[in-house]
Amino acid sequence: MNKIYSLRNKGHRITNQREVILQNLKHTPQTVETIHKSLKEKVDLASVYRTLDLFVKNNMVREIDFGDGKKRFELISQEKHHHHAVCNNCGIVEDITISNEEKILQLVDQQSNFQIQNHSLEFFGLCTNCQSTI
Amino acid sequence: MNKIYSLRNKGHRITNQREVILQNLKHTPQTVETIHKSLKEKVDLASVYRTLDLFVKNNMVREIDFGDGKKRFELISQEKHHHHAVCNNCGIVEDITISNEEKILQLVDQQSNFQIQNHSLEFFGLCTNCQSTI
DNA sequence: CTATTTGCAAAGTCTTTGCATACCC
DNA sequence: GGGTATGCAAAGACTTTGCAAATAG
Repeated sequence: MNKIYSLRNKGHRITNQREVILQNLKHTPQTVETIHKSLKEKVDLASVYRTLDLFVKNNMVREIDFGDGKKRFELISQEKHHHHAVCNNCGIVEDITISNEEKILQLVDQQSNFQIQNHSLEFFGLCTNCQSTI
Repeated sequence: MNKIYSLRNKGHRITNQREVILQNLKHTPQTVETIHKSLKEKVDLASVYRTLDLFVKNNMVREIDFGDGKKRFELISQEKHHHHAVCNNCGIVEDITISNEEKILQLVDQQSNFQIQNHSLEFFGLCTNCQSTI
């Protein structure tokens, strides 16, 4: 029972385009461009945008931002809250979890006058491969 | 002795446009748009882009990214390493410092296979004002 | 003076939108 | 069949670039 079927309950349709885009997100976060390229013959760019939008609105996918001007989209699964390490050389993405993150956030909340609702934390560096290559 | 004069040593010129853009960054991070608007009559949009580029390349300004599709530019001064809390309602930005950040980063570094070079951490929520207004 | 910088306009990139056709249910 | 989704093309937002005129040093 794939999460794509949840769309149907909300009056959306299961199309081949939606299925292959969702498949494409299985392994690692993707940009619109990488998705479009790997599916070139099948899905129009505008449809990739519209589909990702739909997935985000339906909590199947979340948007992540590495500050390089391209949005990335990541499948929401049962994974724990996590962050990412992005390789500055090859772009590969590794998930990072921070132990004690709750406590750190509590401290920030106490220090600040803001009522904090969410946060974004990304790491940049070199993956194992690129460490030895460069 | 303003940091803008450091440009001169590198063969760049001190122009009125550069001075007013730098002034404009004194109080809080700005987008290209906010800078351009507040200086409408004086500086062309392309020059704002080029000037910020120059400032970034000369370590006078750093780029920060709140994931809303607009780049922000922040004056680099003698302030400590810090992060930001951004109000989801009015957009005001507050600086946040994390005590023990060094230790947390060390832990991440140990956990991960990446050789981490830098990171970005931003908080989003409601500022004091907007907490009471909404 | 003359090399750098600016403003203006054109072009580039990424994303969104309108509309007729195709397709899901 | 009827309404949703897609492809295509046009338009929008943001940013970059080319070039002649202006200007800092």
